Amino acid sequence: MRAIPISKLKCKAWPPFSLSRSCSHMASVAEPPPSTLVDEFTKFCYQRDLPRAMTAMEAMQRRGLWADSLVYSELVKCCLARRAVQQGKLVHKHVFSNGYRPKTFLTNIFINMYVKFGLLEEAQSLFDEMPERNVVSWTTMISAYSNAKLNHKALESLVLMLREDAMPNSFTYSSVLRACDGLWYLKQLHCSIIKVGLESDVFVRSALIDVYSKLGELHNALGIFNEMVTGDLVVWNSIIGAFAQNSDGDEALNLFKRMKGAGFAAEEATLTSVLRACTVLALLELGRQVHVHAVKYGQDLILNNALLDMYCKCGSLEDANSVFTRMVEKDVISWSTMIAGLAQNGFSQEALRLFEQMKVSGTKPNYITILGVLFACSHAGLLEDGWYYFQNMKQLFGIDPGREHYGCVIDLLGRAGKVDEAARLIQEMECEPDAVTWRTLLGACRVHRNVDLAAYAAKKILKMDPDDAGTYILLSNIYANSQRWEDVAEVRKSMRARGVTKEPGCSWIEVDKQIHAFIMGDDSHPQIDEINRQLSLLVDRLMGMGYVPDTNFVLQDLEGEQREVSLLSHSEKLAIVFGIMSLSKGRTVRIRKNLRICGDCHIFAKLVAKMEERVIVIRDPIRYHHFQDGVCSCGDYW
DNA sequence: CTAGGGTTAG
Repeated sequence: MRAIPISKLKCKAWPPFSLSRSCSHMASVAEPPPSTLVDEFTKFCYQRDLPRAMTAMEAMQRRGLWADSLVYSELVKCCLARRAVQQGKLVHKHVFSNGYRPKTFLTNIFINMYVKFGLLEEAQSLFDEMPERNVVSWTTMISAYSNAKLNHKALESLVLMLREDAMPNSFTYSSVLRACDGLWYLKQLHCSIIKVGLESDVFVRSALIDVYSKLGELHNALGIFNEMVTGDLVVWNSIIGAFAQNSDGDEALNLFKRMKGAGFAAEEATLTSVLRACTVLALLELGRQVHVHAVKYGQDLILNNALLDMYCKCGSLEDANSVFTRMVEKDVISWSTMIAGLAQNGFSQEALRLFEQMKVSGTKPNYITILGVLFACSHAGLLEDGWYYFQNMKQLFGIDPGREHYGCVIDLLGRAGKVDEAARLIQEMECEPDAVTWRTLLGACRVHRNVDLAAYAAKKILKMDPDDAGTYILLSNIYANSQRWEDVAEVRKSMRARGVTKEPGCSWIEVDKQIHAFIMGDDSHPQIDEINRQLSLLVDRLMGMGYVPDTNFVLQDLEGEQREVSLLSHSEKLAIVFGIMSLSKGRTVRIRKNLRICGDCHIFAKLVAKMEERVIVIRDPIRYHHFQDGVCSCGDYW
């Protein structure tokens, strides 16, 4: 056998081996000569032909041959692309056999491979045992920790890396930033980033924007965004997402406009955030326009889920349904969104039917799915089913009931009139009841006029959240409903004493791509006079049908007729009248408001819906009200 | 060889 020069073999000089020795005893084996073996292996790697490359590699292994690091890295890429975990491990074993320790470069590739396969422990042990770690080694591990939400380990690694004199780069910072779960850490990191001059890196910038926004620091996020000189689509997506996720739909949409003006084309992540902004603002028509653009990315799961949610939250279940049925791929979120959406909009039976379908489909329900199911039961008054799911959720679905689940069951019991049982359930809760829990009970007390329990619940809420205007108002209304005027006065007094002010009621309605806002005590709407005139005409006709304004919901110190006049200024009434005036006959009037709907407006909407033969949808911060033919989908419980 | 943006409840 002829000795072949190593340089021609594309073999690294490591591990040191002698070709003549490794080949001599294999002369009888019917395998091609080493040069062909390595060449073939190389070829298969570059062709991404994993099965053949693996066979070639095994043949090489029998001859003690190794290839170039770059070739191995190609092979690993191939394993990663095919998620071939076992093959990846074989390659690792091959390269690391005979006690050879590859260079940092190649080791990093294997660390990265294990990380991508989700085998963090294997990655960790390789990392721990490697003799020399560079920035890439550290960054790979930090990124893995951040992804695994091992925030503490990610931050700790940054410190350790600095101690080893490895200089973090923009890769490192953008990875470690995602592990910042406290403002204090973030500020520290931000300072270091400025110091090393990496603040203007687009990756670092988008990570900074994102983390500030996740910590609710929108002001800082916007500041970092505005300092940007050369744009990048992801940075735009980050800032739009920041506002959308923090419920500032207006600003998100503004930024979206600016982005288009700057010449960037929206893609999946952008549209997802824009849809969320529409969801927040209940802008169905704008959402529909976004849908048209989203069709281009037809099978993007996240985008479709966002579409689903937008249609549900805007109260158009027909649209949501058609998106849902057209979706090829559905995940837990798709099902949960649809179930909760149906339930919230009053289609409880459909929600429960969908849940059955979901179980058949093989998608495992999660914490949030069960919330939707319980909500549906509560809404439909299915006390037994709801209680059954609640009692058995751990056993059936492996999910421990959390605060929110208790909340649904309190609601369920409350709706069924079992207010005392609801109160007892709170005492038995495994997790600490919070203000929301008590508020749910307070809501039940309002409907069933259980004044004493209401006072107790309100006291609990105000202990945790002393400036919660909603609680004062709810309590005041409950007292007013029972004609307990002294208590009403007492509540108002303590409210004043604490300086708690009621946020002005505000209703929004979308007409002709314009958002019209009606704010309590604000008459700046250009058509306000006409609206008021139509409103009083409408009220006269309604009173002819037997409508009696329920002045119990008036909070100010007013007398007689003044009280009724004050009711007329409720923003949702103005929005309803404006909607009827502006939207052609037969079109649904959709309104979003910032406060819970009051009892008088609720009755008003029911009657108007009947008299004008209109569907009116009002979304308050908690519940959906579909008024049609004199009834409301909430079943008069909210 | 290492990095950034999007979806369900509250």
